[in-house]
Amino acid sequence: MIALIDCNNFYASCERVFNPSLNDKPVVVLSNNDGCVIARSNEAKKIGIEMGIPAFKVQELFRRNNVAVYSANFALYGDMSRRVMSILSGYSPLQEVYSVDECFLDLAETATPKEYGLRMKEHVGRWTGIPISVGIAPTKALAKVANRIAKKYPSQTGGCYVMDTEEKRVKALRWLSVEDVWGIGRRNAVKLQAAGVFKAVDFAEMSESWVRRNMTVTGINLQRELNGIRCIEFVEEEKSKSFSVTRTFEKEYGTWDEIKERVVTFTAMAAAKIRKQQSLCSRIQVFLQTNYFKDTEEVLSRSVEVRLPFSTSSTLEIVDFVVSGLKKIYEKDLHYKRAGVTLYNFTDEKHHQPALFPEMNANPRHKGLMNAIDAINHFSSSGGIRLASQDARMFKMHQEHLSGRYTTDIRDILQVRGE
DNA sequence: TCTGGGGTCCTAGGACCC
DNA sequence: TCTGGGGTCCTAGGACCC
Repeated sequence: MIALIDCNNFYASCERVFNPSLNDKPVVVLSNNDGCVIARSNEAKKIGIEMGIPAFKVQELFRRNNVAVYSANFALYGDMSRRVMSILSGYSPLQEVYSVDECFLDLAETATPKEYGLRMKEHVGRWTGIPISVGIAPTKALAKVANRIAKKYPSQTGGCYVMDTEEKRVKALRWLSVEDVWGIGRRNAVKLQAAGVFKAVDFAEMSESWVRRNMTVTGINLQRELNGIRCIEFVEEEKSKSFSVTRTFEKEYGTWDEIKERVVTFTAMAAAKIRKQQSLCSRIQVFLQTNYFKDTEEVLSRSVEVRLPFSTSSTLEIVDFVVSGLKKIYEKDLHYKRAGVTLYNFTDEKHHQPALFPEMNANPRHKGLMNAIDAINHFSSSGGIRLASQDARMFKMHQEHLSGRYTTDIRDILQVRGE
């Protein structure tokens, strides 16, 4: 059997751990720049705050219902995620961390899966304060379904649902709408509904040839999974194949210097990420986008790919290539609202084959410099070392409701006093 | 006034090779 | 009028996920 463990309303729950007075109250977490709602407690969902809705549209709703509003605190959420995953890893030799708040565990032949799942829930709750739901089933896709049932019916299931019979499988698939199946997105849902398929069970029973034709092998695998045949294997923790840093600006920017400063900052962040996993990159993508939402202006998005003549992880070298690409797509007199950098085409630092001539290789002297910068920045919570061309502040973000870095910054550790 | 960010996988079709 | 056949590699773009 396979378990899917999912943290309930993860970001909102993280805020609650460090502020228990929020329990039973509506809590929401906003995206960067306090733009839109990206997490909601159950109470917030109940009063009709939609996922992804722009914050300015629900200010009144916030006020009327006394909603606790938080700016995204990814340092805190990332650390809480590591703690939860670490506890859960003790429950199986095979764990796949699927996202910041979800993981699969291979439970093999656990005799009493229900008790096992409830024990996990109790353990994670007691050690981290984060509530989780557990779904257990023969395949990953069915474990997703089981998890949804556990979450939807907490009092009946105790937060853990085990799909261990054919009757339960069919009942669940009759209950689940096809657009809510893991792996069926908007586009495929429309196609399926047009073909008269509305419930997950209808999809599971469709002809393979239709699925193959319309949804490729991905669809076939998914369909088999829903029928109890394991097709989606556990993927080992591997290195990422690309890293992006993209941001929506807090206002529009137009001048070359402003744009360059920000894009260089994004590049430095992305380069630090690839060094951390000991990769070198040899391709870069840069994009710029004008403001979406002004009807007076057309949306303009331009991107460029830069192929490096060698593989490198040096911020200095990567920045040069990024700026050369940026020059090609930057246009004066436009109002930019978003930009980003993606690094990819990685090779392993250890197994990298250098070119014959030194001038076709990365500058080896940068390595020590980068190591030193990374080491200093690791211990600095106030920006650390940066390039002169970088943004003075790492971000210029609206973060009006930011909570503390309770677990990752010594200055924010909570003090507990006995009275 | 204000609308997130970061990933992966699959495929069609072009380029190129013998 | 007739104009091979098969293979690989690469990439842009679509679709999906949280």
